[in-house]
Amino acid sequence: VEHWVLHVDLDQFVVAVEVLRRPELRGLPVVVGTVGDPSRRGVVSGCSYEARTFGIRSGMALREAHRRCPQAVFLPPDFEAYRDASRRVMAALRDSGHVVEQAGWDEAFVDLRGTEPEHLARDIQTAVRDRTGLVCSVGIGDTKVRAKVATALAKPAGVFRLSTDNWLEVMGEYPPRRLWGIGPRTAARLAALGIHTVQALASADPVALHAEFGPVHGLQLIALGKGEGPSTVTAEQPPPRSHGHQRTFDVDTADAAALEREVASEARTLAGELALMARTATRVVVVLRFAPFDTHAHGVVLESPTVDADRLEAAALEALGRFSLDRPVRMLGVRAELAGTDSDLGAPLPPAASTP
DNA sequence: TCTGGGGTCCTAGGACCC
DNA sequence: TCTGGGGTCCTAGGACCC
Repeated sequence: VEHWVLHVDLDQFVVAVEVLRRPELRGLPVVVGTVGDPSRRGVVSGCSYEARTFGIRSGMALREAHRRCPQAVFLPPDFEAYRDASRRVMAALRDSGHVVEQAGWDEAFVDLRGTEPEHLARDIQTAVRDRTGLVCSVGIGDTKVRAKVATALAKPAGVFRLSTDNWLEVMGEYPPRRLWGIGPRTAARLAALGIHTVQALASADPVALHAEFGPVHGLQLIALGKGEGPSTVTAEQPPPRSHGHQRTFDVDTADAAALEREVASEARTLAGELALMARTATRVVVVLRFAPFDTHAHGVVLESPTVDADRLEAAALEALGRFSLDRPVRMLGVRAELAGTDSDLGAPLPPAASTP
């Protein structure tokens, strides 16, 4: 039996959800940003194809997007609406009867045993559109990497297949940056080694990559160049390992007392959220981003896993105390690392507090 | 006009132990 | 006075992704 992995990815997800409930936005440049207000600090989290023609891209500073297209419609994100749409999309996928692995709000892998994967891809596109009004693209691959990369070639609204047979033929001349897992830093390091294409990466000298990236990562990169990697689709999602919040200030602050208040209240908020999640924290990490942009973190291990607000607050303040607060701060974050759950089969639980 | 917020995973290097 | 290896655990930070 043939084994295929499908990667389903919604087209322009957040903007599509907005347009769905406000049809008058259709055809307009629409930008959904961290905050809806382009005069504040934030980035573009989604933009319509019309906005793209002005050079607006996901991840771009909101102010820059506004400069490029002042007449665009700027919207704040509506996480409830996206979560709801995401649930309906995933339900439609699961009803296909195949194993579905959610890989984000707007994307999932689908396991397919059988021939003619394009037929299932088209069926999935139709089902998702009928049940949610949203359009998706589908990549087909014999590995997850190939399926994921194929989706980019399928957009918008299409289907594309990548397998051992056509991988190098299709991808060989693209820059390695197009591969899933190669970001700007790795791409630059590869370029410094003279590796500018997927083909060059696939046939790179293992010794050279070992020297630059280490034994494990080096060989992984070559495999990535060949499109090789895992092809297992798993329905169960592992429980989250951490949970937290961060906030970028509109104006940098060097007010230590204000930062302390913020950290304390954030730690208490976290305590409430962890209780709702039925999880306990093992460690509290405070992250500060100093102006202009250097980020540092300090963590404090809790004596025993807890959701107690007083203890989380004390740990967070202790972590904050490790910083020297002598420079303006632009972002503050508090994160809890979580104890394992009973469902973590085989994963050792952290040592329990032994109270004699 | 600088660069969000939610995460995950990997690694370098120090501490400590045998 | 100088100095081996191996192993583990922990922290901070880097890199990446959506």
